[in-house]
Amino acid sequence: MQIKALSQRTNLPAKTIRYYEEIGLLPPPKRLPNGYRDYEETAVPRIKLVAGARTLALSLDDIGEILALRDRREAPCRTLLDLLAAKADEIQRRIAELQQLEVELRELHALGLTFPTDDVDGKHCVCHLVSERSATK
Amino acid sequence: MQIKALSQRTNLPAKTIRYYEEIGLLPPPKRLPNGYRDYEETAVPRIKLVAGARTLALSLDDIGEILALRDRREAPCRTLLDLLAAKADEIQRRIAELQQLEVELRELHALGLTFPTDDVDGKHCVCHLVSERSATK
DNA sequence: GATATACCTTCCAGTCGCCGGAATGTCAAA
DNA sequence: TTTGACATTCCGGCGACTGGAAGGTATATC
Repeated sequence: MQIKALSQRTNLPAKTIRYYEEIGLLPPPKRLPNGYRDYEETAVPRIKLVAGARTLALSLDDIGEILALRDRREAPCRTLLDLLAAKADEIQRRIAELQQLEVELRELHALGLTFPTDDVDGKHCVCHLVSERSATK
Repeated sequence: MQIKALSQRTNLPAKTIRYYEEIGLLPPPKRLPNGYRDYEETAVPRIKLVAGARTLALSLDDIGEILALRDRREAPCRTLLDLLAAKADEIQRRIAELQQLEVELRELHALGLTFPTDDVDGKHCVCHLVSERSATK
């Protein structure tokens, strides 16, 4: 199977597949006489695992750890579950940050609307609202 | 004022200040006879504006636009307000994505807990839950 | 005078997960 | 024979920095 076929079956760009190989997530495949990569069937589930984990926002490093366990015939389930939980917590924290940020943006926007919009550098320029943040935070 | 003093007054690392200069956000300051950067007072509010805008997750490109308007003595308030609103919307979308992702992570984790954790490659390995995502999504 | 320290300078490389493009090679069909 | 669709490697860029190397400078202390 050439890279294009693998790309279509896994829904990942060929570029990405080569990249995964480069960083060691995928073993270098055999080569055809002309130098083209020639993949075996086993490459498909491996890439699907990577792609599936990526949709869960796991890092390639984390995914590498999972794959390494499997390659050593050790069960990665425990590790994977831990990663999922840790990632969920991380996402939760990130959401809280973003929610806070959104509130600040909306408030600042509302406040800014009460200011003249032709002020270049006066105290009632929105810029001042923004500048002062760095002093107070 | 040397870079360290400016760094302390703006609460930004000296590295970052040099970087902002490099990408054109800050004008190159005068130099002392020994080659050290020598900043004027005006550098302080400028950097504070940048830092304040960064805390609002505006990109350096966006900030550059604001600064460019000010440098041309045009009022950047309108543009800044628009940016704040656009950013708030963007953050809102991002939050929705992350919330969805968190739900999926929690669900997958809960489901995975019902699986044996010593399965290397069977159908009841958590990996399969993850792999199949790429096929369905 | 020697040394320690706390600054400063420039430049290079790395982060993360790719993507775009150049230059080149290979193969099958019209 | 020429076109088109594949393939290869390598380089550079994205964003917003950060770390570190290798070196220069200014001040204080011994």
